[in-house]
Amino acid sequence: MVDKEEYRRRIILTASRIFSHYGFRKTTMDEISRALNKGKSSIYYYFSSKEEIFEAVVLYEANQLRRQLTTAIKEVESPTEKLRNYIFVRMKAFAKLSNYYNAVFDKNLDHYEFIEKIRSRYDREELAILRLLLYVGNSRGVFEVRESEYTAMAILTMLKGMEVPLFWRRREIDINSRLEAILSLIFDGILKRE
Amino acid sequence: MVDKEEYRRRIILTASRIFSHYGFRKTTMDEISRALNKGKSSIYYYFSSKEEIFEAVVLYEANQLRRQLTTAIKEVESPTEKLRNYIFVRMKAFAKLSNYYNAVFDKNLDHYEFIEKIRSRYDREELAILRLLLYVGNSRGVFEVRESEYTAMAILTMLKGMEVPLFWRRREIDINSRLEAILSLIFDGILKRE
DNA sequence: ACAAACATAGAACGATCGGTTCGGAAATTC
DNA sequence: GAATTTCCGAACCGATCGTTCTATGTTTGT
Repeated sequence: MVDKEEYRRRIILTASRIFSHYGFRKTTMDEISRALNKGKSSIYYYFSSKEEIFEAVVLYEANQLRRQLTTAIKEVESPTEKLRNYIFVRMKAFAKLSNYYNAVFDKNLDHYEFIEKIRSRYDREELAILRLLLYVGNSRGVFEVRESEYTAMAILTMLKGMEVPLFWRRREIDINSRLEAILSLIFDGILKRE
Repeated sequence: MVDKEEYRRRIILTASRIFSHYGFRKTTMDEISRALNKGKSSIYYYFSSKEEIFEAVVLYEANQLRRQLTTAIKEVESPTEKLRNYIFVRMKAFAKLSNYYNAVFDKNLDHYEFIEKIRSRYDREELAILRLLLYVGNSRGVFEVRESEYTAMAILTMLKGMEVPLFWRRREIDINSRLEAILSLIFDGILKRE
C-alpha cells in the first residue's frame, strides 16, 4: 500500500459498516480483518487497539454529519428554511448514526470519555450554528428572538430530547410526524406574527 | 405462567427478533433472557439448548412464510397474477428471512441437519404449489406447459439461484428490477402467444 | 394445611473466543 | 542487497458464554 493514511481510511470505512450493524462489543477484530482480506494481526500495524478504531469511526461519522449539516444550510436561502433543513438533516442523520448510540447505550462500555469529548465539542459547534441561524433570521426580521444564546440552547435541548426515543421507535412515519410537530412548535414560537 | 406452550411462543418471538439481527452465534442466552425479564437459566426450563430455540425459530418463520405465500395466491384470480404474486412474496420474504441465511452461511454452525430437513420438506411443498399454479394456468389456456413437473422445478431453481446474491446486494431497486427481469423471462417463456 | 408439581434464578464450571503481543517472513524502497 | 515497510501465523490469557446444579419461591390439588 502506497499511502498508510489511505489504508487507515479503508479500515475506518469497513469497520464503520460492521460496527453500525453489530455494535462495538459484538464486532470482532477477526471480522474486520476478514472484510479487508487481511490477517487479524495486520490491523495492529495501523491501529493500536479495537477501541482506537472505534474512536476513529465515531470521529469520522461526526465529521460526516458536520458536512451534511453545513451543506444543508447552504442549500437554501431563507432563515426559516435553513433552520428547518438543519433540524431535518440532524434528526435523520442521528436515526442512522447507530454507532454512536450503540456505544453510548452499551452499559458495559464504560469508556465514554472520548465520546463525551466529541459530544461536548459537538454541542458547542451546534450551539454556535443555531445561534447564527437565529441571529441572521432575527436581523432579517423573520425571527423574533431576544436572547439568541438561550433560545439556541432551548432548541438544542429539544433536539437532544428527541434522540433517545428515536432510537427505540422504528416507524418512519412516526419520526416524520414528530419532526413536523417539533418544527411547527419551534416556528410558531419563533416566527414574528404580524 | 398458566400455559407453558404460550411461554415457549413468547421465547420464540423474542429470540427470533434478536437472532434475525445478530445471527445465531452473536446472540447470547443472556440477551434472550434479559429481553424476557428472566434469569438466564430459567430459559432452560422451556428449551433444552440454544440450538433448540433456534430450531423452533426457524420452524416458526418457515410456517410464517408458508402462510404469507398461500394468502398471496388466494388474493388474486388469474394464474398469471397468482404466479407473479407468489414469486414476489417469496423473494421479498427471503430477503427479510435473515435467520435462515445467517445459519446457512455461518460456516461454524455445522449442524445444518435440521435446516436441511426443513428445507427439503419446503422444497417439496413449493414444487407442489408451483405445479398446481402451472396446471391450473394450463387448463385455463393461459399457460402452455408440457411437463408441469419439470417446468416447476426449473422455476424453483431460478428462484433459488436468486437467493444467494439477494443476500449480498443491499439496494432495493436492484432486487426489484432483477425480479421484474426474472418474471418477464418466466412469463415470456410460459405465456401462450396467440 | 401441606405435599407435590411447577417455575425461577444465582453460582459455578469448563470450553471456547477474541483482543493483543511477538517473532519473523514477504514485499517494497532506496 | 540492505533497510524499511507491510503483513501474518502462532500463542497467550483473560473474558465470555452455554449449560448444569442446587436451592428457593410459587402454584395446584386434596
